[in-house]
Amino acid sequence: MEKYEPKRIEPRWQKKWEETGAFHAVNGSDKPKFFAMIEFPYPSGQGLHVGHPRSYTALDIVARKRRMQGYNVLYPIGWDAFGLPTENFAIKNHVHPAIVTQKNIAHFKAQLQSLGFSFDWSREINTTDPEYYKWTQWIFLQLFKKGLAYKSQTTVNWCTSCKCVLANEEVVNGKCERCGSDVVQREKSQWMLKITAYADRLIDDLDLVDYPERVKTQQRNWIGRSHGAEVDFPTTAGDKLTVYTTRPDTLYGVTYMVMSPEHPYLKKWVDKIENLDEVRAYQEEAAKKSDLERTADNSKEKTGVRLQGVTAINPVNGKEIPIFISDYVLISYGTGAIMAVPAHDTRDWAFAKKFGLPIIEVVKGGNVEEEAFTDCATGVMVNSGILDGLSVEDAKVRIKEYLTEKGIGRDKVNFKLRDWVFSRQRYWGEPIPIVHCDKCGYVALPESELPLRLPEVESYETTDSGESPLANMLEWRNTTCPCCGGPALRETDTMPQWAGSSWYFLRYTDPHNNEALASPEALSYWMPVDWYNGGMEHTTLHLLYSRFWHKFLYDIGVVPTPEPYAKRTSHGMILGSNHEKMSKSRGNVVNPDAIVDEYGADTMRLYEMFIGDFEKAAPWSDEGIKGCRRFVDRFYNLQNILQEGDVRPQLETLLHQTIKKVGDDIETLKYNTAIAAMMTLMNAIYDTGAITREEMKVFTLLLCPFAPHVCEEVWEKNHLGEGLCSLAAWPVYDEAKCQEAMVEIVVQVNGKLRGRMKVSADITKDEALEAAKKEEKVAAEINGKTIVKEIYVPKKLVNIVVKK
RNA sequence: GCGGAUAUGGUGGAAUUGGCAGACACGCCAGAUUUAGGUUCUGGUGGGAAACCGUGCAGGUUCAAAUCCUGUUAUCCGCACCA
Repeated sequence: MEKYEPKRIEPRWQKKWEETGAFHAVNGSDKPKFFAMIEFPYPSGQGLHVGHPRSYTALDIVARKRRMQGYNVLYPIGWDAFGLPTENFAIKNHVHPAIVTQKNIAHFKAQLQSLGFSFDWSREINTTDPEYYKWTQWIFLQLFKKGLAYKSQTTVNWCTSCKCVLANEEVVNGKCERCGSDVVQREKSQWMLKITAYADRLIDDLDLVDYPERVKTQQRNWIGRSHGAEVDFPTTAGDKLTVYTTRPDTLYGVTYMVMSPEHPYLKKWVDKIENLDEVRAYQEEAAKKSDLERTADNSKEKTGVRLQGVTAINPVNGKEIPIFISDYVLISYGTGAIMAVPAHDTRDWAFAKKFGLPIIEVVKGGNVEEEAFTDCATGVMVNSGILDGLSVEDAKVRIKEYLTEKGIGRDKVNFKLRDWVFSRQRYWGEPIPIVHCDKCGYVALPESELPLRLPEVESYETTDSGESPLANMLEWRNTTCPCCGGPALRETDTMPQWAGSSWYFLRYTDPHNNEALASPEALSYWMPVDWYNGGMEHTTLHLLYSRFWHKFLYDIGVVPTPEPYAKRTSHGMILGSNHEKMSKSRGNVVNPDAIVDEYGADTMRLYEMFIGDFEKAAPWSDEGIKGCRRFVDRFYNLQNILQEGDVRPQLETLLHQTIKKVGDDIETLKYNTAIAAMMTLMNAIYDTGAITREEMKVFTLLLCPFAPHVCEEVWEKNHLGEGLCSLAAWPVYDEAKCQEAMVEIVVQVNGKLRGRMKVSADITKDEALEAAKKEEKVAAEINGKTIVKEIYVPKKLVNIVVKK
């Protein structure tokens, strides 16, 4: 038998699979469907990272197993190809981003195909293809028509290097998530998407889906729903200052109020405020600070200025209290003003100590002179008029009733989630299909004019004024108003990269449809995605955005399910061999091409699955991969000891146990132990010196989803079955045959191991104990002592507890 | 500061959910094959001379704890003045 040579075997089978359309999904099949999906990659210039195949192999294994189990499987792939790195490369090298994208995709595609994934390449999609972004634009128009896309003058996060607006989610520690440059606040008119309208459902519908608990928690925390009340405080300026609080029960403990430096009332009160200079100085100071500085100051001392000339009245007890401005109160949350209860809030406590303000205890249980008492579970209300003696929870209910009754407050639910800033001042994104007419305002482009294509431009640089490169394209920009026919200007901002990835799973179901983003039949057959795997880094943003769009499409009757993904899992990162994140600067990057070249795709796939717990980060090991290559070699060499025959009795139990274990482990992402089980089986086979045809057949089928090329080769050469191994039936185990007739039982005395015995699996407790006491070491230990207790765990152990 | 996770041999990691700790690999050691290196094959490999001791650390519950409880330390990730 010739040597195992992956370079000869692998391209041959990849070609055969592609030529026969072996992995093409069928629309309108009467088989049960299974839609497996991985996050489609951004085709970067660097090519594939070894992290990509970890996720792709994992779901490839699931997809391949489902096909073998008789499902009509959709396992698609595409390109999330808009984005900044491509645009920056284009600017630097004076090439069109579309050309760069095309090149990168070709490279990525060749790399992915060399790994033998069972993607349905006939459904490949690309977010930068006008036939695709036509529908991204179409969805935007539907959002616009329903009032969920709107233009708004707001302070936005502005990246000083990208010259571009960022969503809140893209700002990390006051720096741009992509380039790491400083982010400053700027006033700009921006397209916004009203994701906040879906905040409740985005939380509540997490109950409908199978996501890891930590992912659900992350989504909930990001949306940040809190239940509380709004309370109106009359002021000496003659108006009312409204605050939001989650602790209306502590209303009697309010000793001052704090407004954000950006609060609009400060303008209204200019004539009343006596220390205006001081206030203005503080406002300027706060405005100068970037988010990063403001965050860094978080741990430092609180600052603020007391307003002279305006005070507030506590509506529940009529007490006059001072008003401060301080940057620890954010204009973007609640009402931009708070009631301060220093006794029961750590921030208010710190502020009160600094400014020498009174601290009034209204919940008994702590020492408010030492620190704020914030526990809601144990306290009892004091100094609180009508609330005295109540628990915190009861007091919350009672005070809300009281506020409503008196008309001085109301129930209120608040969210941390902000509306989604949707414009980017960039070239390489979907043009926003809106024109602005002086007479008619913002007008939607007629759907018949979609796709609105990106025009060819001279330069992709953003303008110095911070406008999109499209702003200089007057020929493109000048148009007529679809509404009145008068002169109008096109919107020159483009959509963020998140847009194309917010609905791509829908397109896979019907990727060449020109009439709709996908036909209703295709959507109702394939949706939802049955299993979606991706990285933890996308569990807040991408998941949230795509769930939002999907819910919107559900509401307007385009999609049949309220949630896009039935099940979501996450893979861990592959680290460099020094346990650090792979990066060029650390010099620990592993190139997948080199691994395929040296060991073959099957070995690469097996190693990435064997490397450790799928959901945890794992370091790459150049030594470890050799073990997987050895395993493939040894599998191939089984052909040397192949003989005719059925499953032999001495291997039957182990074989059935392995079928069970491999099948179960694939379902729970425990690929490492599935492979270990196959290694164990192989070791046992080699111990017998031979393998029978039937054993070989089962082994090849089990291994096929993991190492498909070598399995096809062995399958064909030895005529183990009809057609492709990849499409043959998945082996079925017999539960009865998984049970061993004889088992080894451990014998303990006082919990310490004293012997082992081989016994029949269905032995009774009495029989087991009797046998145990005959064991030499056991007899010695219990001799002359009183037996206090006897424990028998069937098929596992006997424990005899003795006393002197 | 808050929230989440993790901690097991020289290394990556197993342990059917409270029941033989270290499966399966890597590495290492010894031997065989080979002109040599590599490959391949066989055996060994937590510590300790032994009684025994061993799952970050200190307690506890239990006949029995890597697994449950209390406290504690370290590392990683997420959020970060959200009233």
